[in-house]
Amino acid sequence: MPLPDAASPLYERVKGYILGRIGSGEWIAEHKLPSENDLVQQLGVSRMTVHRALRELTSAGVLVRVQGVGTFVAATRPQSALMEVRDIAEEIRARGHRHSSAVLALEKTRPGRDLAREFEAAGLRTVFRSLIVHRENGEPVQVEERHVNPGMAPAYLEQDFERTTPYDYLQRCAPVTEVEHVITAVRPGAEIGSLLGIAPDAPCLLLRRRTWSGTAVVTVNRLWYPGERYSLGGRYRVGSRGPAS
Amino acid sequence: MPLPDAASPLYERVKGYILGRIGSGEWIAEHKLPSENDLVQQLGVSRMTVHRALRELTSAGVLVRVQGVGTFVAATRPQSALMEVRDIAEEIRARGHRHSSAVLALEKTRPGRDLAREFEAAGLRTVFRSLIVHRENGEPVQVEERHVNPGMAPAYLEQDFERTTPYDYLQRCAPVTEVEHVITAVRPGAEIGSLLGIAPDAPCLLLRRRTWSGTAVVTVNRLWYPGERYSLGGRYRVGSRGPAS
DNA sequence: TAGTGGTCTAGACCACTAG
DNA sequence: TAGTGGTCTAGACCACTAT
Repeated sequence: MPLPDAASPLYERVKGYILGRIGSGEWIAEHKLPSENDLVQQLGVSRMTVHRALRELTSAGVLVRVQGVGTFVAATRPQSALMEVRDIAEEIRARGHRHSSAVLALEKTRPGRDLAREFEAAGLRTVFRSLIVHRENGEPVQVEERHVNPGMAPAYLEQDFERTTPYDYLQRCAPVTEVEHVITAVRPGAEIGSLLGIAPDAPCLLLRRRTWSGTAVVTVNRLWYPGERYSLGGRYRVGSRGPAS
Repeated sequence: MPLPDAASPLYERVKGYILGRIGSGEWIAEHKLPSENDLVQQLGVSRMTVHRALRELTSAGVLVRVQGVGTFVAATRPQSALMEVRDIAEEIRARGHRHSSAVLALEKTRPGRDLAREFEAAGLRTVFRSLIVHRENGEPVQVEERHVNPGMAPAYLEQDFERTTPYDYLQRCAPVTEVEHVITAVRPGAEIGSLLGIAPDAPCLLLRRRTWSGTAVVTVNRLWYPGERYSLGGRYRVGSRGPAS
């Protein structure tokens, strides 16, 4: 049976099957996939289901489809430095500076409906929450509020996050395979402002980040940066999308 | 006949129908759409087709769906793709909204030393400069100050940037091969603030972007976004592959 | 319980591409 | 002409939400 039994929708399992072949190196860039009808036979699902899986992987840039010809594994694109998830402690040390942090909260809590939706898990009962201030040479540069899926990181609350970092621990339990970032400019308000040592109405970068490991959301985070002391950036090559002839 | 006859697929026409209602203001944020079955009746198409249209608009952020409750127009906070250089006019139209712009300056000027350094061309004598405000449904969402290397885009000053966009013209003369982004949060100050219709001390995203075509710097830009009305973001697969979804 | 969206199937017709 | 992907339908069952 090629498709593992799981509670996820069939088309997601078909996607997983294909991503697995690609991830294992069995299907490399330019490889021609079996036709929809072949996959229908091999996987024992309907053509609409196969088609949906292939369509979604195509719009995600994983596959390239050409009518009348076939479906192919897309050529890879370069990855941007800006969107990388890096350990802030490492980043600071890489600048030759001293990193320190203070753990202000580390607890179990109940997610509201919005948070449960962000975790893509409506029935989620509890989440872990941490609130940490990171300092560079003693100066606050980031307030990090994390919500963590307890199923993915059961020992989260037992960690000492003044010695290690959430990034470090989570990367061991549930390596990140996908990231979503949304950046806005906000006023930090009194609470976050005082943690960052800036005025409550000073401009402030708010980075919302969700990370996935496989198909499960591992963390939902909010990171505040003092706007005038910090910036996010990167330089990268623009890749050509689509079929590499 | 609610769906105009067209050569595009039915589900695209259903999407167009819905985007039209939203664009015209008939359905505003939070508005509850007719149920799938109602739309099946009204539009005379099958439920799978309606469902596909609604699903794609949901993944595009236009709609929000809650199982057992209904489908709603999303409270859109316009969002730009962070790592891709996209035409803002196209981005806005893709959300089913109306794009308009005002050209406040379009001129030849002498670069200062810093600007010449950013162009990586110390001897640069003149640069083109444009200052444009972009609006989404009449509301300012971006102030775009561009400096353009005249050697790469000689007819820049003759373009009508209320009909086309700098992106569009430049992409034809000098396709972007490399990009650098730096994002900070700032106070816009009186001038930019008034162009964006926000207070001079309201939080504001400043995106500095340089683009290359081959080894030459084509543009050095500063883009201001009203922090509370706009965000930058994206979702990416980690590793060797490009953006997800 | 009734109504919503989420998924899945079997079968159909079409447009496109290659040999 | 045979094979591919693109679309569309009618009907079904399910999970979830509100009342």
